[in-house]
Amino acid sequence: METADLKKAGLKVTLPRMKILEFLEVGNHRHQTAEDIYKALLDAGEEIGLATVYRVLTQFETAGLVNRHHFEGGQAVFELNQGGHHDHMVCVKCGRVVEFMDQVIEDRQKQIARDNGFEITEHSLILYGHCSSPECKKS
Amino acid sequence: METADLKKAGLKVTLPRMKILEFLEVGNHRHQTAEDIYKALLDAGEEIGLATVYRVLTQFETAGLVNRHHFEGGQAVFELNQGGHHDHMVCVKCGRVVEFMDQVIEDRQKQIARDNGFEITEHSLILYGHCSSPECKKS
DNA sequence: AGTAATTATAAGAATCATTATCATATGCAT
DNA sequence: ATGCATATGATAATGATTCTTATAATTACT
Repeated sequence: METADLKKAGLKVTLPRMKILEFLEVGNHRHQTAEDIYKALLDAGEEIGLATVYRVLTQFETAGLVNRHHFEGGQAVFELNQGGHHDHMVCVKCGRVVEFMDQVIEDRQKQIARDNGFEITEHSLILYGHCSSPECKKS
Repeated sequence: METADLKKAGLKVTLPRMKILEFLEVGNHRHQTAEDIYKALLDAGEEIGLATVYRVLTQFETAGLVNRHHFEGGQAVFELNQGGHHDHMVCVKCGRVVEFMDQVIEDRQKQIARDNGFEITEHSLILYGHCSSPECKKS
């Protein structure tokens, strides 16, 4: 199933690519930085280079297999593209990320673009704040 | 007027700070990168260092005098804070930036945050696409 | 299966934006 | 005017990401 995705994207099936795909497919491995992935694979005993992780992620992005997001704080995060578009809410204290989708906002964006003669190709909406965990709530 | 703003922010009134503020106050000098500002001032015959531009911009941001935004493409852009919050629409072809504010979106964002137990401190909404100029329209 | 041709890899160097360091210069209260 | 805290400019350092290159792995072709 994974190998088919790679081939369909015109990418050779190699060990690093498989490992990265497998890692991203784990449920709680969303919004990982390239370095997260790199370290996790190293810890798992894989022999992989950080440059390879970046290269592969960029290829996956081009192929539409993953999405890249720039949250605050320098490093980009990557997530498996599982179809539905969504935006993000990030807790600046604990780093928790909530995905959401709101049709009202989506529609307004389209309308605003139309009003200004823009044709939108993509958009980025990120809400930053404190989440409801006791630790993050104070302040 | 400008010097008062600086003093109010607890910043000494120095030549570099004045020059940067003056530059940002020019109507069409919105959404400038630190390097834009640096080069413009150099061209204007000022003697200034890039590090100073970054340092001063960060101080201005802390003081609430300017806002910093991370559009796609690495460099952050800065704009004078003239009160009203707004979001951005960026033409990926020509780089034109349109500012907009939509109360419906703002309200939905608050509601979504509330529904998820988040308390929003800030947000970033950027629409990317092609603007209506003939050059950018095709494709 | 076996080999050639192609493409991918790892390691480290290079790049880009930004920040830190530090010696010198400047603004400001006295 | 004068002294001192703070700001500056030049350059080095940093962090994230991309490029380079020699080697290795994968696919295509017999």
